[in-house]
Amino acid sequence: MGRGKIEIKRIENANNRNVTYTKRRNGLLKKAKEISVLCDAKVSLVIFGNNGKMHEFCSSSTSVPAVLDFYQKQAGKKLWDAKHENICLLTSLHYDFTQNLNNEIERIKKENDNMQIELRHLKGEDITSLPIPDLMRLENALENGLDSIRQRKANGGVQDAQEECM
Amino acid sequence: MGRGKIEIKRIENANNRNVTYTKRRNGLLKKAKEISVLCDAKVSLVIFGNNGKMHEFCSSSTSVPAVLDFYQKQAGKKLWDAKHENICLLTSLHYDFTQNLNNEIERIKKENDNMQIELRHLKGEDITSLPIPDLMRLENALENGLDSIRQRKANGGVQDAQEECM
DNA sequence: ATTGCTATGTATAAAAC
DNA sequence: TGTTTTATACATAGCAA
Repeated sequence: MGRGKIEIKRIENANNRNVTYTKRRNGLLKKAKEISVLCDAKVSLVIFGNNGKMHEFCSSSTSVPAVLDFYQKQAGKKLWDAKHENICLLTSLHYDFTQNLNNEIERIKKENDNMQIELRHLKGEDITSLPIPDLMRLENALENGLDSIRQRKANGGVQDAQEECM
Repeated sequence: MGRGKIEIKRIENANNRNVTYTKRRNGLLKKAKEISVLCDAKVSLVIFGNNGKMHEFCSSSTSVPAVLDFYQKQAGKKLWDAKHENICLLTSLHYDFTQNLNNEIERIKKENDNMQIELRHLKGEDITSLPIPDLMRLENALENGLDSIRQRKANGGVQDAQEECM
């Protein structure tokens, strides 16, 4: 879409990600409203962005349950109000457990971002602000890589030929 | 849209309404997935059409209440009618939810692995089994990277010297 | 950070099958 | 009833301010 096609994967740049989020969120909410009106459908849509703010749409004949508002206000401290005390403990345990998973996701995502940056650097992108020592480290790594590749190219052909003879 | 512009109001013809519903529902679900991946947003989307069938999308790591909300609607009754029911539902929800998180972790890890492999290749590691075309692609990337780095080193030094004078 | 622009890619209304 | 096609409207990515 727009000026260029994009791959559907997490947008690395936080600013771009936020701009895209705002635009697409508006688009999604609009479409949700449209289908509910056009087709008389019941739709419930809830979106949380990175900033933690929530946006929602709910077609007129349904109601967003109070539990969602409660969740938003409490930000995960207590998941249920007094009416649902009987299952409070269970859900707290549930929350703690999933929090662990969420932490792992965060950790891996950070690793992920770091690798993306390193990859870009090796490809000569985003290097304008790098200090000289880093540039020299990169140059070195690239030279070594190039040497290895060329060596492999040189006797790789021979090896492949041998394999074909067998 | 399409062959003609339409007004956003209930489509009177039931057949057209259903056709439009199916198309737009698919579009909406797709967009919901896209924003959740692109912008790392948490999205919960539930749609009921006239036929009474339900469709849903829920991003990985979305909020528990949003998921509960979804199940509440699907069951067509309050979650908390009976204690026994609550626990049964929550248990299965817990499973679904953590499964969701685990899936996301898997997805990111896979991305991660791919990047690690590419990084190693660029550094000349693990290249023994690579076919010639891949080697040439790597060689090319490395040469380009090296050019960029060297260019940057050349006028980066000048720039740094200027900065030191200030 | 937000807003507006606009070229381009997508979604989809209507038709045709 | 569903699927495919096509012309058109819409959404939006990349910029610029």
